[in-house]
Amino acid sequence: MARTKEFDPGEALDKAMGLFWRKGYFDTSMRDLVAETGVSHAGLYSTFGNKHDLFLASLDLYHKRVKGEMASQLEAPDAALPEIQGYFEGLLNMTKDPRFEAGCMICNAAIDLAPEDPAVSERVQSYLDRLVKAFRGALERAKERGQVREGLDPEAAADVLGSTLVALGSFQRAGMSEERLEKFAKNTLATLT
Amino acid sequence: MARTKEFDPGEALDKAMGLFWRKGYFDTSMRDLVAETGVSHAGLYSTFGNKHDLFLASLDLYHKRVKGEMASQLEAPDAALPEIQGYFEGLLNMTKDPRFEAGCMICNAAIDLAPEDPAVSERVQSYLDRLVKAFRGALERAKERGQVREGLDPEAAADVLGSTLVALGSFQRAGMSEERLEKFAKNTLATLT
DNA sequence: TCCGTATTAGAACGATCGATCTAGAAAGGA
DNA sequence: TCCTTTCTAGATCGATCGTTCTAATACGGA
Repeated sequence: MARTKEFDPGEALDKAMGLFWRKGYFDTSMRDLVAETGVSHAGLYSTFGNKHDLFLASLDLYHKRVKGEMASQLEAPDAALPEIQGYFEGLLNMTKDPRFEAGCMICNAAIDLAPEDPAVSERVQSYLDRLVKAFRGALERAKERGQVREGLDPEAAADVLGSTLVALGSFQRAGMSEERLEKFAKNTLATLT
Repeated sequence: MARTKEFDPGEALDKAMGLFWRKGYFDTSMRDLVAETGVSHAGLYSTFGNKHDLFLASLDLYHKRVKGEMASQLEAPDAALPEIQGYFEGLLNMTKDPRFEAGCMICNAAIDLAPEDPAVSERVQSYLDRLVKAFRGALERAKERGQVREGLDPEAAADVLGSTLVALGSFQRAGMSEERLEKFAKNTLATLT
């Protein structure tokens, strides 16, 4: 055969994801990505296609690595109120990670690209559906176990939790203080009990 | 004196706002704005400064004209549950206006620009504060009048309504169906009673 | 009527965009 | 060792970016 790649595509994609996350699609140039990943133009194009393909790959990586792990605990067969509280606690802990100053990459992509990009639009909605479904399941179990107030409608409350999630991403990106973010999350959870 | 302006700055700003709203800051070029407004480069620069200034003016116009009117009914001294319901109904009616396929311009700006632009960050947070405060006031009156459930905490519920507002903007921009948007709003309001 | 000023459309500026291409370097197989 | 192949860095492509400048134009005041 021939010369072997000098860079690890996984590492490069990880760095590209970080840049797209921070700066958004339109404000990130291929030259920025070359500088951030340390990979040449040719390397990026031959491995990932074009800028748009690279963005979609970054978005999928974000979903899988950053959000997928957290969602899976919510989807556990006996998840209930503690798992919901744990989810939001985990979310707020991530706030302290400087990467998350950029908010939620999927929510950002919804604003940036979804209106003119069906591939992104579909991803955003399926991500939300997944979470709302998980919230609803956990809320139904929580209600059975008497962990939430009697009149609570699990379907309605699941939508509220989903909305809060998306809103928190926007708030964080807009520079809202850690204390206010925590209050938002706490107040949302408080409406369950 | 000399030659008079051929364009109306107010109309031009209105059209510029529409374009920034739809396409965001980075994906809107000055040439796009010239084409959309029908005003020359020189006209835009001499009247509004530069691209960034024009964006801020557009954002302020959006706040005043599109959101300000709706918020004022919520801020009426005796606003209560009906006004809250009316606010969300009005929001969903706007959904039918094609302009609003672009979501909420302030929420879009929060994602696009706020991380690196204190002027935008400040506007976003003050807009949210104003609405949350109005929600809280209306909820307190609604509770006095027995329009909401007994255990409801007005402060917590106001945060939930604020979050929902921001989330609905993202959802709409991401292409969510009208029916699903309505359900989100309806489910959020349902948690109040 | 003619001058002076502010306006206009659009050319032009240097910089940067996404994408491609070139030349040389490096690695595996004969 | 040398050839083939695939990698690398970086030049280059035409297009477009935000902004400024140029020339022609249109209006108000003398």
